[in-house]
Amino acid sequence: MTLIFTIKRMTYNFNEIEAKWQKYWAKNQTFKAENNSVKPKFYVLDMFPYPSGAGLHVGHPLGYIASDIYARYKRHKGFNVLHPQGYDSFGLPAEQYAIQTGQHPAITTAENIKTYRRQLDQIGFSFDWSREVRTSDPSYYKWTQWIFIQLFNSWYNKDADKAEDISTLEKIFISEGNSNVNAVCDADIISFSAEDWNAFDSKKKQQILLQYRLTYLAETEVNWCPALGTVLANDEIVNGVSERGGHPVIRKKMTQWSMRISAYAERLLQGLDKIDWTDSLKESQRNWIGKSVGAAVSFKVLANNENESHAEHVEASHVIDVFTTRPDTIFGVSFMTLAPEHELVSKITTPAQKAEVEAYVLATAKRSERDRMADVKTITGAFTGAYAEHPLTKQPIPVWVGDYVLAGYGTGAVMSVPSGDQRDYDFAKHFNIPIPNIFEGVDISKEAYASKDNVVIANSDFLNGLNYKEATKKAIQELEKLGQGEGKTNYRLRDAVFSRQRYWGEPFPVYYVNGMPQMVDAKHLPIRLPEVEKYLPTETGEPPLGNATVWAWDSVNNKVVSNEFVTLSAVEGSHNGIYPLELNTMPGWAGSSWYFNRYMDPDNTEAFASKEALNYWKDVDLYIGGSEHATGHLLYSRFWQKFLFDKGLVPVDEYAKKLINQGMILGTSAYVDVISLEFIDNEGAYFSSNKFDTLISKRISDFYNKNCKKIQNYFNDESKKEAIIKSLTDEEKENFTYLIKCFDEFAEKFGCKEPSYGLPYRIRPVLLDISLIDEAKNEIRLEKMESALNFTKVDNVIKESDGTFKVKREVEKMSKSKYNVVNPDQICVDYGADSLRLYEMFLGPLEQYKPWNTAGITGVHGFLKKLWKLYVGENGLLVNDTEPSKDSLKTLHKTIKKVQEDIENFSFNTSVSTFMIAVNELTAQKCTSKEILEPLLVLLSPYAPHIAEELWSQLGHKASISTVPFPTFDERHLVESSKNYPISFNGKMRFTLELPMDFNAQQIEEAVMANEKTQEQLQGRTPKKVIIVPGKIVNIVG
RNA sequence: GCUCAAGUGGCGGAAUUGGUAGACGCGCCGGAUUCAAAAUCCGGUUCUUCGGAGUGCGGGUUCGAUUCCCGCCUUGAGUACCA
Repeated sequence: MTLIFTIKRMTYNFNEIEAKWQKYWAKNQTFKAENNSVKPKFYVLDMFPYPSGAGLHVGHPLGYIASDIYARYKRHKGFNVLHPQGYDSFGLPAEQYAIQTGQHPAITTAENIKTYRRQLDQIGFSFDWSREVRTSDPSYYKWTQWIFIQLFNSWYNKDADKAEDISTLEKIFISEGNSNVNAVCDADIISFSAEDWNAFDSKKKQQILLQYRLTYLAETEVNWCPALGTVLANDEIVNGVSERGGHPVIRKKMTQWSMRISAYAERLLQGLDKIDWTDSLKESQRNWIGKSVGAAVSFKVLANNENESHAEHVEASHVIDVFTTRPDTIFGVSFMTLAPEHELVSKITTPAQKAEVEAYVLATAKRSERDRMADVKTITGAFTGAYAEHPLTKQPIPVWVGDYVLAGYGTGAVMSVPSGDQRDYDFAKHFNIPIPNIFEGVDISKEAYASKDNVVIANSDFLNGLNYKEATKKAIQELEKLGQGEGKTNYRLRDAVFSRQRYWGEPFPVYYVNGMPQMVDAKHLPIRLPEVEKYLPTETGEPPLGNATVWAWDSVNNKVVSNEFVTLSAVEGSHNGIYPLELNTMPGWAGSSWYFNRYMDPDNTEAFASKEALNYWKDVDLYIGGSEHATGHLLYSRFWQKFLFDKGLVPVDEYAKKLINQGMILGTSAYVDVISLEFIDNEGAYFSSNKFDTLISKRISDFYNKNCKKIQNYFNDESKKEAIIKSLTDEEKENFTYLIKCFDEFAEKFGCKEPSYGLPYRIRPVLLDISLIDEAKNEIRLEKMESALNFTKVDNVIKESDGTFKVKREVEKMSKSKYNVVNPDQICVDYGADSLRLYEMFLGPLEQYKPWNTAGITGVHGFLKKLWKLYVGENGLLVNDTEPSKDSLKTLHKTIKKVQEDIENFSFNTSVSTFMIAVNELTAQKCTSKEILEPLLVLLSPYAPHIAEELWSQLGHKASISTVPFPTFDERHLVESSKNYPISFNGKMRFTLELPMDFNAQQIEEAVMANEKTQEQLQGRTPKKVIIVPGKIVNIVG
């Protein structure tokens, strides 16, 4: 027994060591953070994961390892560190799995969390698990619901520039109506006096208040995804299709809960200046908020009078409101353009133009959003026949309809200044509309002058001779005098849709009385998710919660009851205080918008966190997560934090002082090319041959890609066939004939001789399962292909010239569907968590995207073994009390300096190489001194905590290494007595020369010139100049 | 199109107050050990016509440029008729 134990101690048995210390940390609660401490606080946060069924791959822990190193480093530096972890556990995949299998999402989520926890634990993170949160836990979402109620009970007072309780607004309405209220609210608000207000019935009052609330119910145009059966937020749509699953998305009018984030647009923008986030991230938030400063201008529509070429009567009822960023160019307006969807289009179009305009509007409506986006070059439009009056010149201006104007932005109408805007310019050129030049000395014969720089306004009455800034100011002044315009700031940021037609999300604490939403009293929260039989929409198209038999609110007894009573009581004409509950659930970002505050006091049942805890921890000092959340989570959470701050519920209005985006770790996937038959028929439907696909060699696919046009012509133009064949070389002809043969076979099998549109055949890459590849040879195992991919023609595969069949490799995002994920579990078994941690850091800079290659891990693993050997030899511990050598002290102190600098700069990759250098040097020095080797372990412990703990305890320490003070750097050990000078000739280093450190420039020059190598380089020439930088370099110019 | 990153050996990457380009590791080559293999250890590894050349390309500033300036090219990310 003793012998075995001794042997075990002698070798680096990482599996045993890591299990031992992970158990130790858990048992001793080593990383539990206290809410009161004499130490300064430091809050290190990771973006919490969604626990997917696939478990962790090696890309997930990257950010966690970095934050863990930082957290551990801060503990060594004497801070009280809060480093929590939890789960963003509501979400679509669990629900879709539930739809397929009938398993309750709560069950699969719990299972997934178990897997995640096991995987996280085996990597040795210093999380304080006593503070774990789960967004799907009722004790957590109780407070998500509570915050929702606070938002409902608030409005945004622009004068105070903050959110206030809705009761203050009601008071104003009662005493003076809404004319003096400066609020962020719906656009179509009616104006009313105090008398009006007091005369309104209760429902009317509620409707009006709803238009002011920070979360409100409104019929809005939403992104509806039919395949997912739910609405999606703008940031959940990528390239016109859903982020999850890639399904098409259409615009649809629906009544939905929205969040009035637009109220915070300016503060969200300003707040960016006081937080230390990366520039690129701030930039994307700025773009998303999309602030533009300019003016709102009103153009009166002139009355239709077919008999007069210049209409003179102003029809007061129609006004075209526009927003412009260039009020200085207002005299350059030569036409106006309305979006085809603009409500005035049908009202102002003259009878003569009616047919043309209607046809145009219909044609644009037919085009999908994607078509319109893809085709921005074709200029289309129609003249309405109507004219508007220029507010300053009073001249009539033709009003056009054009689809380059978007209904969804600004007012859906623009004043067109062709000389100053390229789109207006192109439109004017296309329809022969005059292009008046309003810029001094600028040639606009070829293109518009869109710049704001070096502008001198001309042909513009009182604006002549002014620059952009002056003219803008003057123009706005004049418009304000006329009451036809004012300075205005526009934001692109839209209010966020907050309803989802899903099961697995937070239920709203909302029930409906006479169709008006009522909040459940906060003391009755949480409203728990009801049980449902199936997780799909109901037969009548209601969201999944409509399937629940118990889903109504008993407002007398304050509890959720069976919804039979609603129907029953409705029939009897008496509600008995029982009302239907909201059927939508909250979106994924609800729970993640405030979780960082919950970690401060996760078990509180009286508040989402206590005042004491919030005041102690305040904000996150370091937040690490992916950049994909730039315009979603990171914007919404800042919005909620600002709201909570306004309500005095949190002490700071920006919750994350510093934020770092870790780069993605990419996987390598394998592809083969296949020939595929596909076409689009007259109806626009898409067909693909699929199982007629044939595996094809690189040679053929290269040929195809090069000659794509020719092949297309061959199929589309009968007359060219012969000429095309003739133009090919013999080798090309062989490839070509093979391709044609394949295509023809497909066409025959598919029964499709003449596809109606586009290129009927294409080469497309197909992802390969790793099991289909002979990794060593990078070849396909052909025998497995046929059954796996359903190909019909594997036996006909054309091989490469050397008789093999190579696969193509592509580095891309790790994903189960691409068969390129690498699981950390096996790596921990084979090399240990410390090796994994070091290797992930060693791969490259934290923020960079980088490919994963498991083979490289042997480097850091070898380093750990070498390190172990420095401490433990075959006969036991090697460390003793001998005096350290000068060299060893130098090695230690330069390592302290570098590692400390690296951690503070988040340059973790370079510390790993610094450790390697240190161990290589100390091994060469045969260092055994405790004075060196003890502090070295402390330096290493944030990176490789298990081996550090183990060796630390073997050195005789009883307590964990985790709170030992970080070694202090002593410059004296780095002082050198001589310098190995690089000697350059014309800037090129030719040799080096060892000289005493205290030599002055003259002494250095003498020594260098006296050296025979210098004379050899000069070959008798006299140098023109000798540059000496003592302590750095010598450069001889000659 | 616009905005932001980034381009350095076979690969991941080092070097930013301008001062020895390629640290550290992988891979590869050679050697030691071994019956053999693995593991381990030692040496080599930017290219080269051995003069030199060389950090995406072309200029510039400088005694000296991966680093600073001007003009391009490429890749990645975000965003897009945003008025």
